[in-house]
Amino acid sequence: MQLGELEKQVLHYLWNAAESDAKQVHAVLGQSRGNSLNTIQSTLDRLFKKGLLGRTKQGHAYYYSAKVDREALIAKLITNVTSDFVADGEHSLIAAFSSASANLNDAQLDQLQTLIEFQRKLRRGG
Amino acid sequence: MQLGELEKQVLHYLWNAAESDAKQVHAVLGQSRGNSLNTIQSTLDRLFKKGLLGRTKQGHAYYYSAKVDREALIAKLITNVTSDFVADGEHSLIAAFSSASANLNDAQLDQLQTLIEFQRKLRRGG
DNA sequence: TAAAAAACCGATTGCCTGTCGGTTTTTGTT
DNA sequence: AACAAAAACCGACAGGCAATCGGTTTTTTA
Repeated sequence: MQLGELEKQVLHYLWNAAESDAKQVHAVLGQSRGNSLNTIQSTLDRLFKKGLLGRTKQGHAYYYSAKVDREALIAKLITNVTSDFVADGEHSLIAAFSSASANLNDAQLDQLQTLIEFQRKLRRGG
Repeated sequence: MQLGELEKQVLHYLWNAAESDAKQVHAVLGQSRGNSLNTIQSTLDRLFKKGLLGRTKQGHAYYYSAKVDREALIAKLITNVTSDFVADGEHSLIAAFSSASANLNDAQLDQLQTLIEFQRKLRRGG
């Protein structure tokens, strides 16, 4: 799944805003980019069809909200883009980590360690 | 940078084979896919222009070899696809991990832990 | 120098995002 | 119910990229 520039901007917007209709998104993004309301509408619809946004009809218009949060999207994108390069049984994130671990600084290594500890604690029933 | 299906297959091939010319790649991949030799040539050329393959002329033909290994490519793809979603100083892998950690089984958690230890050891000068 | 091999060029198809105009449907109001 | 406004929906086109090759030019080699 490929995300275009406008699609990314819409996602960013919806991660930081309350659920919005096309008009509202257009007021913020479309205005500055010079897009028509229709363009924004199409984009919202495409993101909806991709399963990245949810929507409910409130009053007259659809109100859209992000269905995946930023972290989940990142995880999803990583899986998509790497899955053809990882073997069965291998988790793409782990493969990715072994590729990129050298690019993490010490603090980030600590952070990851902490996340692992936390996950282990959860499983022990903590 | 988007990779098509054939491009991925060619990369896979070149990670496991000695440097090859278009003819050789075609003999293995093109044959089974029903591609013409030209198609393979174009694909090799595209990958070369993307910087993923290197090539040298030996005798009559170009001989191609992977310029990036699997891990490096994975890292590169991850950076590409996530860079618009991560803040400065943040690393996409950590963001991804925080959303995907629940999907890792205990063994994978151990594996990750081991990788971290290894990375730390490297830094201590081990 | 001519035949063979390979590279190179250009064109077409198919898919996806961006972009909207125009039409239909829905909604809300007299 | 009738109508106007708002929004959704449909269809079309442009631009970019991978896949695909036919055909032509260049290079190699016998």
